[in-house]
Amino acid sequence: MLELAILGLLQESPMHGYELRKELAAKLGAIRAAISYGSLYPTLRRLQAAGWITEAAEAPATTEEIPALTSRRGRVVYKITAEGKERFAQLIAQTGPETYDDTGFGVHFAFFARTDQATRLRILEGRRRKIEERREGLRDVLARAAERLDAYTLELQRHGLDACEREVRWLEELIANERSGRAPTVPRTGTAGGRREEISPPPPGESRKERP
Amino acid sequence: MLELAILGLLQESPMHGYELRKELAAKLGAIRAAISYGSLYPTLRRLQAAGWITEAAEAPATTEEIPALTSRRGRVVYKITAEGKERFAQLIAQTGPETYDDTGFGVHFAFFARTDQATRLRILEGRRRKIEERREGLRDVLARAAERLDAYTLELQRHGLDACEREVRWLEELIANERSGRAPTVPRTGTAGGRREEISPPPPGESRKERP
DNA sequence: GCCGCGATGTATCGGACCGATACATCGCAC
DNA sequence: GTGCGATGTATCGGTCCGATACATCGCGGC
Repeated sequence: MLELAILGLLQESPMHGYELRKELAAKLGAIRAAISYGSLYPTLRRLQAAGWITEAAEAPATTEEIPALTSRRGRVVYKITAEGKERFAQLIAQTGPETYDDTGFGVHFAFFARTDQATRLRILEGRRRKIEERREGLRDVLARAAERLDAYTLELQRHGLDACEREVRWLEELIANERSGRAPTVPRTGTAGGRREEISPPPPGESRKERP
Repeated sequence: MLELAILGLLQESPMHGYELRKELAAKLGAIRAAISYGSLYPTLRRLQAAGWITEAAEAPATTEEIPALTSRRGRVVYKITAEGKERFAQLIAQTGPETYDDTGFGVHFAFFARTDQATRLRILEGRRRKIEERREGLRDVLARAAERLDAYTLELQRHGLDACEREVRWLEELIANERSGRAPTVPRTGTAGGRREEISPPPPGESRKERP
């Protein structure tokens, strides 16, 4: 998942680790807190070893040639390679079971602008199916095992069931939009969600387009 | 987290691994899918080594004394020890940052029936604070960085923001109930949540009570 | 002038947890 | 009588987290 997220972000522009973490937090803030450095740096090295990304030397040190003396490590900027772009396209299109869990779905969804419509639809429907299954599980427990559970546990299940039903409705809307070619906007009914302005309707150009 | 969940479940009755996994899935179904055996069995051994749980030999093999021959492994039933109960009480009462993330909060909440009211209140308020912070982060991104993000990413943020606002309201209700000594029941307004019957009002007896 | 301090930045280590896999037993349907 | 799904225990490699360490930079206060 981290690999996919990094490749996706670096496709937008070259970045160093710290920046990557911040951008990731902004893009996936709805899904997960923030990526840990303990995962980030090893993954960057792995991606570099595989040839998906390369170091882009920053500020070529004009006249300075002083080698040692606190060694001046400085920041390391990474950029994606052509192979990395292929890898990203492959990762984004191939769907396994992990594509539909909370994190996996979130990451895939965050890069839907670089995903073709057929894949988007497949992922949305897979996610819906998974949430429906979770919902049925919760309903079963609530209907069949309610007397075995205490009031707090029951309240937890009800809240979870609520969230499932809500997400299924959200996914239904997105799927309907997807099929009719509209922009991915779901009407807001409650108090939520700040400004309500127009979103540029045409979904961005179908994925496989080299950036000029 | 797993340690806490196991100790909590075994407090209700002795169980073997497979059963533990199923009960865990039922109790925490709203939070997480199902615990993996790759975590469960090593943790059981760790708890046993620490003396929090012991093996309770099942069916003492009436007359059979045949030792080898497929060795008859059979199921291993675990029960909690007195030290284990102390450990559980300590774990449930001590709150760190991990108490307020999704999984940690879910596990703590699932055992609220064995938690004293002061701790319950502390945990609910800590969770609320954490969700409020996440909510503010999402609002910031939506208000300040909206033009940098594509329509799909924005929709993801809005859905996340919605979920945050909803959870804060849920927590508010629970906190209010907690303060007034009512049962942990939040009124359901929408289509959600099956039957709506009375819940036995008195919260279960304050945690430290030996099962007869 | 200089000192602390928070933001920026790279990096490692131990531990928690997952997913795949293996293997054995039991009941029952065909 | 045989296959097959549920029950049951167990290990292994890999991913990711949280704590920690350390170095640089800019800025405000004294």
